[in-house]
Amino acid sequence: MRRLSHYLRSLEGFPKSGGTVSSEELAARGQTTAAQVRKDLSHFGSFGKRGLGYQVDELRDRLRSILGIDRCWRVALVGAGRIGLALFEYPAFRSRGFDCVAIFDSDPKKVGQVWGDQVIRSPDDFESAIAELGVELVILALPAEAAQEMAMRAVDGGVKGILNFAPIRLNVPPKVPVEDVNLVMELEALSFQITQGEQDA
Amino acid sequence: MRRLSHYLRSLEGFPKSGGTVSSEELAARGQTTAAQVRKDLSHFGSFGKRGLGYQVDELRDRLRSILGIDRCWRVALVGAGRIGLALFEYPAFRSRGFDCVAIFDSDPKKVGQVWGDQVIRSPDDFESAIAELGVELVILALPAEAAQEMAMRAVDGGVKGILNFAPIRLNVPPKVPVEDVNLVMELEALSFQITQGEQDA
DNA sequence: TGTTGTGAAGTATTTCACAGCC
DNA sequence: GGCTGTGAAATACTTCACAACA
Repeated sequence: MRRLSHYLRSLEGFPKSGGTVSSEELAARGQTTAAQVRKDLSHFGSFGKRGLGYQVDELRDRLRSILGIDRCWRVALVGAGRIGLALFEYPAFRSRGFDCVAIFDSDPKKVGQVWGDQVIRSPDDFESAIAELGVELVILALPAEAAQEMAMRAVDGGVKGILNFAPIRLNVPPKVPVEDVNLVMELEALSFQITQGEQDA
Repeated sequence: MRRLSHYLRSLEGFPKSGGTVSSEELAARGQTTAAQVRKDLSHFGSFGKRGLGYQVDELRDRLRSILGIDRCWRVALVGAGRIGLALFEYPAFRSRGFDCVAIFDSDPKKVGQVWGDQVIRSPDDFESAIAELGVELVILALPAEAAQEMAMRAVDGGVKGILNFAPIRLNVPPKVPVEDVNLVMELEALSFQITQGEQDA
């Protein structure tokens, strides 16, 4: 659920740690309604106090646990291009428990280069490498042509989820969730909203 | 509507330009159902032929027009960091009619640097610069702290939509649509799905 | 015949509203 | 008194199923 992330985010910027927060307050920060917040949270157990609200500390812990980020995830980056670099250097990833334990790129000129604490690997032994390293999440930041093959190989290597930046729909077994980030589609969504808005007016 | 982008994407990889395509075929490529495709399309007029399907060329033109990408959009990039660079060099943007006409960065060391056909500008005269250049879309690829201010200034400069990579909810007038790309949230969504899936099993 | 366009039926999601508890 | 948890009502979205028609 996307909104749970938002609630957690609001909590982080919350002044009174140790204090209490109401569904009303969470709704205001999360761009939704108080009833929605309560429904969302009650679905995972009732950890609010009637008349008081939610204990900030407990709620944060609960949300982390629900989202599965009360632990570290071992992540492999596949594709060491511009987008890969931007992601690798994005500080929020590591700080939130997403630990990049390997980088792969098929370009022989890139293999062997050092990024931070990582040496870029060849994808030759991709499946066994990620299995050995205990990689659970794979970030695909490579051209559309290569994405499907690497997705399947990642699944073969035992990966549990895929964050896909390549502009194609990946075909993987349903037990492996895929999140797509398609930059062109985001711009098209904007363009659509602007265009429709102008037509209504 | 996100699905419209998908339909257009399927069409681009379609063998028989000049031919015809059925809702069934579009559904298969778009990860949805034939009925859904027909509902989506019929909402914007009925341009299919019963017994035949949709004319590929016409459908593509219609989708482009509905999405508002049957023209060029003038885009400004705000923030010339890793993410900004990755976006700027992303070939799909320009090829799909999103034309970067200015880059801004508040770092004096970056101002004056040349990226492709662009010189990085100081954001001092941001509002007037984007107004003069006719910028319609702004891509915010900068730290969360600076994002809100630049968003407001973009609105003051007459921008029509914002693509936001900063991990905060922007507060802008409702007439200006915002699309958020939050990389951490995408990973959290994955983590959530994996965690919930394991609990169900 | 084959496939669209679309009311009607079916699901899912959101909001309401209030009993229950602190 | 104040705020949560939650059935019930309302709304939105998806699927069904079939008449209309190239």
